[in-house]
Amino acid sequence: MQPKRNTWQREAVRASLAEAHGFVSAQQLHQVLRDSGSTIGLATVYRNLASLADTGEADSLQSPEGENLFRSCATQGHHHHLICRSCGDTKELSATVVEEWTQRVGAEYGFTEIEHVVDLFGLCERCRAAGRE
Amino acid sequence: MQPKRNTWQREAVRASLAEAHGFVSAQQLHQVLRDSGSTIGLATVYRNLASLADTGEADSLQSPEGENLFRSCATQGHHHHLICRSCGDTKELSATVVEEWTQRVGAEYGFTEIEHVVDLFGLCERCRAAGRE
DNA sequence: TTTCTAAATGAGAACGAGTATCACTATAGC
DNA sequence: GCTATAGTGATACTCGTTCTCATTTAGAAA
Ligand SMILES: [Mn+2]
Ligand SMILES: [Mn+2]
Ligand SMILES: [Zn+2]
Ligand SMILES: [Zn+2]
Repeated sequence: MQPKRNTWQREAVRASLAEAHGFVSAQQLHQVLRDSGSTIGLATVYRNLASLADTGEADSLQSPEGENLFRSCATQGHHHHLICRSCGDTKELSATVVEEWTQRVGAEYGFTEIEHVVDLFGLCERCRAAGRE
Repeated sequence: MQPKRNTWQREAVRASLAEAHGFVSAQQLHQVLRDSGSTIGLATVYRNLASLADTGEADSLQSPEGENLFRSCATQGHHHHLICRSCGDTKELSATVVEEWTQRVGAEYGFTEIEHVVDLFGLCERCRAAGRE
């Protein structure tokens, strides 16, 4: 694939994603950018988030409601998440036991090219203390 | 909740779901029913699938594409799935190690009410042999 | 620096899964 | 059988996401 051009829009998405605390949707990010005076288009936010996810610069996952969420992750490579469903605060997890279990189950049933998405949603200590849900 | 009325539509959804091999979407099921001569409405299929999932008669999950899929499962209670992304063939899994890992991670980070959705998508032996993907 | 061209952009149309509406139907209790 | 009301279905609608296409612009070449 030919290298991506450096547009201020792409850089704005990158920066805004890095500033976000947890996972954010394309629409949320677009709103944040527009509120801060940017004229960036929604389609461009979608395109750049997808592109950043492709290259591994961003992680993406589906919320339980089916929305695509993105995050600029500290950890490189394959990992999982524990996400507060109230405030969005996110912990990055490695899960050797889950990786092994996946391999074992696949082998047992003769399945190959197994894709596993394991993200945990819960309520963080702070949100529980504050009575949020 | 008051008991559900027994309509032929509800029974048709139940039966069609039981006949389906793997996980199916509401739209797929509606098409199958219409193709076999039924006049059932799409909204009714959605309603009954949601209702069957509520009572635990059916399992539901999100496909990687974000579509809601349903299946009439043999196993009662909480379990997981290994699904062929080509033919939809599904194995039901119990995953003690994953349950324990979830609990452990939650406790470690002080998260509560942790919800975990662990379904594996892969390519079954038969589909691999047939060169499908 | 100027020129050139394909990649990128953005406004808005289109798409698709799912939900809401509401007049009508039919189940189940009497 | 009568009746109250849960259920149905055609259709309008919502909303996240993708497509279209005219316009802009990054970046390489001259
Ligand atoms: Mn993993
Ligand atoms: Mn489990
Ligand atoms: Zn929280
Ligand atoms: Zn298969």
